[in-house]
This record gives sequence, structure tokens and C-alpha cells, in this order.
Amino acid sequence: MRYWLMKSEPSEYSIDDLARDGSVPWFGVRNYQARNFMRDQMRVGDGVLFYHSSCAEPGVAGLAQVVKAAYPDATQFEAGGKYYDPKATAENPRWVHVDVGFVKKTRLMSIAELRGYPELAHMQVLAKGNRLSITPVDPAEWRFILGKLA
DNA sequence: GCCAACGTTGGC
DNA sequence: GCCAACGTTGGC
Repeated sequence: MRYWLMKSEPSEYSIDDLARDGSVPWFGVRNYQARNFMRDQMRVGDGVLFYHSSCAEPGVAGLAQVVKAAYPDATQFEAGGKYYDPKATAENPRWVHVDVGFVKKTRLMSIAELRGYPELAHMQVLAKGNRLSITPVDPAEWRFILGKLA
């Protein structure tokens, strides 16, 4: 059982969208490190902090969980699509993703609030220059955040 | 809109 | 394999 933080731009896909859909294929990741996390480390049942990025109020907006292990991202084969990858083939897909399921919507825990807690000082998502859309969360950090959201 | 930081690309 | 140029991310 591991814990993760996954960023999504709410204008693209928000916690409310996930609440409506129940679960969603986490398509569109085109970063190898983030892909490798999904492919190599994410397991069904892993906990997810659903994070809103690139918006007026960036921060943790809800809780989710991994509900399906990694499989090929269909959008890499969609010629002309935003996520098309000409080097990907059905035999050798380059991009995979997990499915993420809704758990609950929480109050917004802003990035400023996150930065304010010494207990979270080493959170990877808060590290200077971090741009990864998927980052691991320490169990202690996970428990601390859930406590603050309770 | 700005810009720091980072990942990727491609020429050499 | 190096590294400059370029594109993207994402908070502010």
C-alpha cells in the first residue's frame, strides 16, 4: 500500500468530475518518471491525494484511490489528438496509465497551507522546481494530511 | 502574463 | 555522450 499525489487541472478534470464519473483513466501523462510510477509502483488500493493545479486555488481537493493497474493509454494512438505519440505502436505502447477512483471530496487544502506545516516540509510536491504530475507521499505525510482534512 | 525550473530533442 | 535550444509546467 502506497500513497500518491496526482495533479489535475480542474478546468480539464476536477474532483467534481471524478465524483460524477466514479473513476477515470488517468490519460495524458507524457513524462517518463510519472509513467514509471504508474507502471511499476502503483497498485490497486493505493491512496491518492487529488490535487488541483494551474488554477486560482491550487491544492489538495479530495481523496481518491487506484482502482485499476497500469494499461496502455489509448490517447497515444489517436492521430491528430492532443496526446498522440507517433512513436507508440500497439505492439510497443510507450504510455500507460492507471484508473483512479473517487473516494471523497474534501475542503481545499491549499499549497500555502501545505507549505505552512513543518511536518510536510519534505513533501516532494512542494520541493523547489518540482513539476512532476505524480509524486509519492510518505505514509506519515498521508496520515498528517488526512488528520488535517478530517 | 511572467518566469524559474526542468525534461526532451537533436546536432555534433 | 555532450549540451544548447526549445517547450512545458505551474505558482504567483
